[in-house]
Amino acid sequence: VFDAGSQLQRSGGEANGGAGERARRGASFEVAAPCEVFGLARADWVDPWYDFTVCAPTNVRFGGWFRTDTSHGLDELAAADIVIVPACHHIDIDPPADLVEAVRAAHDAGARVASICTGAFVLAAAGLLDGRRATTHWMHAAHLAQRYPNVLVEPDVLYIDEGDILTSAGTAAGIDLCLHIVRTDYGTAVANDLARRLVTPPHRPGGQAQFIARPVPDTDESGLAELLAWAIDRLAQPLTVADLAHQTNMSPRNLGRHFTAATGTTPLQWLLTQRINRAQELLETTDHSVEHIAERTGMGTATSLRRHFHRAIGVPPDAYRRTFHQRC
DNA sequence: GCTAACGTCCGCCAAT
DNA sequence: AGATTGGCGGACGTTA
Repeated sequence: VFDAGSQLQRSGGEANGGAGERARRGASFEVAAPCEVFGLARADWVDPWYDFTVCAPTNVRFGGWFRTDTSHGLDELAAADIVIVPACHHIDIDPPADLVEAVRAAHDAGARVASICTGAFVLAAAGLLDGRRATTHWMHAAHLAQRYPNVLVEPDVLYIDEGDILTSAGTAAGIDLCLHIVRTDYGTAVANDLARRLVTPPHRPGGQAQFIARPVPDTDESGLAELLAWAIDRLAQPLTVADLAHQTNMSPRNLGRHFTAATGTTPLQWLLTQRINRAQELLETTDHSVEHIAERTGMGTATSLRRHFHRAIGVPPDAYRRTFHQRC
């Protein structure tokens, strides 16, 4: 978070391993996300909730705008159940040894260890990611893989849960990871309700691949935007890749290439995402049966809708409706 | 949950 | 010479 990294922990807190005290910009969001999810008092709602502390080695400036003011030091990490390392500047050099050691000690003591954004570099330095799947901000994924060759870096996802080790992509993906942890600990209903309070999606489909490529080409030389609009108008119909290709006068193979370059996903996956979005809308705002919604969204059968919906959103359509119908 | 048929995706390579 | 395209095949995903 600061110059070199920091941790937040449950029943411990946040610590930032500032190597020195040079103010840097950025990373304030990565600290704020766990604070919002784990740190706010929610005893009126879920009890017991997390016992949350921010730990930092010293009084460190971070984000260029804030200064930590905590009496909790890195030594407290060893007592934590969960340690969260928000982010880490200076990924070209080794993170501070005391920070790395504190994180490793916490893991050895049985804590779950999670990272947001470049916090993965601290976990990697501690050897916690060796032989494991991990992710980080897509801009730094290649660097992480190169610097720590034993880490199986996956640049396309929002977060990865390896049980006792969790890593997430850049900045806002930290929210997704924190919600995932809540989902693991307290169940989908609590996680969804919390997401509503934070006014964020309970589960974001598509991974971070969609943010790597430009969402819509600046110059739409291949007419992709037009095609997407055309397809959205016809979602209820059983569109195939061949149909889309024909619409753009491209071969299916070539459309696939342009499509991924422009949107970050494949044609079918994009169609599925659009259909599920519409299904969500219909579940929230109508009383139509799942069968009927499956037809209206082009998902075909209710079985098909239930399968894709559950996988993408994290809950079955019926449960989703119970949680979100008519409630704003 | 299983299977069989069909569709999609992607590396490869030749043609443009 | 280099970039783009389209076809092919096999692995994988989806549907019924």
